Amino acid sequence: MQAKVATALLTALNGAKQKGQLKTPVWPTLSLDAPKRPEWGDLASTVAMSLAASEQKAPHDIAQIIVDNLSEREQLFDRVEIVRPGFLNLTVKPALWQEVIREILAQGRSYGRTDIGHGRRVLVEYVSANPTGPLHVGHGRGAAVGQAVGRLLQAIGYDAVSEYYINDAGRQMKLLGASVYARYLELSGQPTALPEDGYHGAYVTAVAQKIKEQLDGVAGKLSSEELEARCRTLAYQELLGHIRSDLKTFGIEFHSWFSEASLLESQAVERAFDELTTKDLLFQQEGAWWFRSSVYGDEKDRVVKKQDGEYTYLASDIAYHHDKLRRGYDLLIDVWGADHHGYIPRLQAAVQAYGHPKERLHVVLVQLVKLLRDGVEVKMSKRTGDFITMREVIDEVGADAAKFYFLMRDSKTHLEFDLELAKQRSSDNPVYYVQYAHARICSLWRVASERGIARPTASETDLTVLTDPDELGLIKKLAAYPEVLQASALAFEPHRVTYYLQQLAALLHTFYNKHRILPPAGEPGVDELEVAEVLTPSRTAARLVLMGAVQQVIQNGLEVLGLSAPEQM
RNA sequence: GCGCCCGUAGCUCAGUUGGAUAGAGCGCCGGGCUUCGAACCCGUAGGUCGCAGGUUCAAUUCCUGCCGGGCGCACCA
Repeated sequence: MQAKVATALLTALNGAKQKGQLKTPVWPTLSLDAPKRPEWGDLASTVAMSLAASEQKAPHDIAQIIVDNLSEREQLFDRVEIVRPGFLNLTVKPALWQEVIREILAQGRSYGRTDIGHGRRVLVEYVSANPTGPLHVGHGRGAAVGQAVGRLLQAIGYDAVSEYYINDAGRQMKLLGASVYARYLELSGQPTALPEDGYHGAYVTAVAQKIKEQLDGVAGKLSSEELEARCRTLAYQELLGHIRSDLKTFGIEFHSWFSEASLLESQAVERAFDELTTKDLLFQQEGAWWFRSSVYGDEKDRVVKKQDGEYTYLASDIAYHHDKLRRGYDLLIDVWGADHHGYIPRLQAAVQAYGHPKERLHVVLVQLVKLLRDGVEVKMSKRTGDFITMREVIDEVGADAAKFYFLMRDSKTHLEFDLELAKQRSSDNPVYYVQYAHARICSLWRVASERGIARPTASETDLTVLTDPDELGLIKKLAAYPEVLQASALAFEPHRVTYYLQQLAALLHTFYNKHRILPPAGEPGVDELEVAEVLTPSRTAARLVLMGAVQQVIQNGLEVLGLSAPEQM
């Protein structure tokens, strides 16, 4: 609808220019907003005001010129008004709005989807937590955001896939192995102190216990070094297995899992560095090797190979992103905790070093989740192992509710998440508000069929009876969905869809409370006289079709966020 | 000290490339189920959009400077 009206305005502008009434060489982008107040029409344009400077005319006069040049005015609009400074307020003919319903139902699950991505390939990397412990709430938010960003991009025509980068090399893995080994010895009757900076969580003991059972019988034949190595690999497998299953419970599956260790084994770091050396972007100083990231705007150069010969974390990250670029993606999206934001320039420097624009890597930052229980903050410390896991949150409040909460706010702002609120008073949870709207419509189909009312199809139903402001309001909201979806995807901001769904659900609930859709079950009696509006069969049919469209859009929106659309609750 | 993010109703937060009288949820108060699902709806109250300048016909939105909060500034990951 927006597009249709925008085209009409553009045609009018060009017509005016041909007649010499307007002279601005390039039109500004036509913004068509749904105004805040109903008396301002369905769609409002500010184009006349933004042209005032370049035309050297009063906005009101420019608006008048546009209106005079609107060729399809009678077919498109009921009312065209010019207000005060130069607002152009357009009231679209109800028939055009009613067409939107047919469009939605004809397109079904693909309503709202576009192809502006032109199939460009995108890799969304998210979570990527070290397999040194269970996922915590912060990872949950990252997972929800990453999945939603990927799905949003798919919805607007990008070929988006997801990847989990496993940090299975380096110090943290060694520390994990040592920690598990210490617990293992303890369980075997040899109390051993945990290594300094080791992992204290109860899960370490649990893993040690499991390993002890597995090694029962063969342990005596292994040296302590071998035992520790076994602890490390088994703990890694065990914990990565937990991560996978936790994510699966959360409804998230990755297209691929990429191992840092495999990167090191395959000499990928050396290959990535060769290319940098060729470009003179690598140099040795004070016994270490540095990446000349400052030439790409990083505040200083960065060490990639330490004096002791070990690679830094940045080294494998450069190699990893080098690998991603070599795989031919047009866009790389990394979802990171906001505390890593200082890392962006050096990685974008790497992207540029390999001959790509820095925009090819986009980092979506996800702020911390402040976990509350009954309004009191739950303190978390990974060091002491005292934290609430993602699994616990899902078990407590459910996957859909948790996801919805994570996607309710702009990911770069702090999020408060009250467990008791989300659990005990689950009926107040916004996700149920949206899902309930969907379930209510589904219930309508059940009742309709019980009463022998067939579900009408859009094509053979007369929709012109849908003229009530509440009906048109609902339709206008449905018509706005494609734009919301597109803006949300392009900004990498899933919360816009979450917010939209709440607004749509609110309109549905209001409508549902205020208007009847199906005729009463019993005999049509005196009560009918008391009903404010007459419910004719044609009105019932048209409203059922409208409800079908609402259901479709809610379903599409929930799906793109990775949420379920239950038929009953 | 430098850099990034945030500051909007009592609380948690939206506010779409600058637009008209700034919104929602929760909470408070008061209403609404014999009829399609009350996990819902309707109404009242609640604001110096952190502060001060600047750009503009128009600033919550853009720019500058302050104030307040968070996070970064490793040969850690």
